[in-house]
Amino acid sequence: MSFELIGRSEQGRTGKLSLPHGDMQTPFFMPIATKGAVKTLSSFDIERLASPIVLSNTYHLWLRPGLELMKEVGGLHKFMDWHGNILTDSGGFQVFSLSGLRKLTEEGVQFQSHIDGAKMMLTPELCMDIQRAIGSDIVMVLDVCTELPATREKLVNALELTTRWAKRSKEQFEKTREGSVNPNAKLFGIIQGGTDIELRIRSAKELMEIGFDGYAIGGLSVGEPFEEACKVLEALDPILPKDKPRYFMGGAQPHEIVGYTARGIDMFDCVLPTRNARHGSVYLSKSTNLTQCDFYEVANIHNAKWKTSTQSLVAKDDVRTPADEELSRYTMGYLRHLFTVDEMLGQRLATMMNLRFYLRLMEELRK
RNA sequence: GUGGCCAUGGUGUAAUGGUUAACACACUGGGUUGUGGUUCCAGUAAUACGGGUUCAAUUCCCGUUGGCCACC
Repeated sequence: MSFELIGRSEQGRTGKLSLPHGDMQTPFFMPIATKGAVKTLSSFDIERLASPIVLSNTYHLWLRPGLELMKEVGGLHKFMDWHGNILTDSGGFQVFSLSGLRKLTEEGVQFQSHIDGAKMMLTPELCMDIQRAIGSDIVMVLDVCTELPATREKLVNALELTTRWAKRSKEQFEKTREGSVNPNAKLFGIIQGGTDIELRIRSAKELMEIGFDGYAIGGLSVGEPFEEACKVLEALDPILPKDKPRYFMGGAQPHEIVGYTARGIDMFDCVLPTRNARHGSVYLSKSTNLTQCDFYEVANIHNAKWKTSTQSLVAKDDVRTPADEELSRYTMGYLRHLFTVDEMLGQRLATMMNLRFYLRLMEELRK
């Protein structure tokens, strides 16, 4: 059994997910390392933040450094010297976010590379091959993410194609197990259906019939209201198998994570902590009482009010990890200065700060 | 000392004898949800001073002050 459900409370589910590069306590958050690095940080930094997993991206790694190089270096763990787990997003989201450059067919997705414009075809099978070469611990099927709002017809087409691709993905995943760098990797299916409850349930059931190690909810966090996403999760909660992890893709803000966890989600990823950090928005904890909607604030470090602040990036009496220790040595005033004069250290410290905030939030939710 | 050139937001530059004087940077505030991006959006802020010509001057003229250059 790779996933063990330990408890379920109003706060959510707690459990343990066993993966090839270490056991994961759930619920957890995955820092995003799209192109093989969490922007501004080293693998060593992630270790010091005590994150046991990062998320990388099949589509981006396929374009650069490419499938052949990935095989030659023996996978992404070795390449980036990362000893923890890796989940790779399939590229399904890029189908959606790079919609100007794509063409969907039964066979797969025809992309035009955003780098050199070359036409490339990503199929469910190739997607598995690439993720096998990367050596991912959690492999995601290639799915079709729909823009919201969408017509029912569009949602149905995306859902049905996602199911057919999921089936092909699983077959290819099993076929490529032997001889791969990470034969014990897990494969997750991705539920689509937009905000249509009936379609969501149908999608979940079709995927469960194929059988996956975990189930992801895709196609949310694309602009729909928080309440709509909650309704989808509430409908899926009783349907999904209790003994498989559930992954909410692409979200969310801290208070939303609390809400989604309460609705049975075990895994999250989001660009917000890392992207916001690079743009000067940092998360500050205000309370450990997560039932309060304002248990945190997002500070804009550019604001003049931080100019003379001597507040530590992490409170000295709240140091738990080596990253905390580093962060506790600097002040908000210094961080603002680094952003004002455009010193790269500012982005790095802010990134560590925000990831630390998200990781601590998850720790609270596991209590 | 003589002659020449110049003076526009915090900084560097536009423009014009006729409504709300433009742009960039800086400054101030906001955005970012399975990451093409040190990014996107918005806001505050100026015609050196005094006089003259004119219906109307930031623009033309004179003076003052300040700066730059050349010559003695």
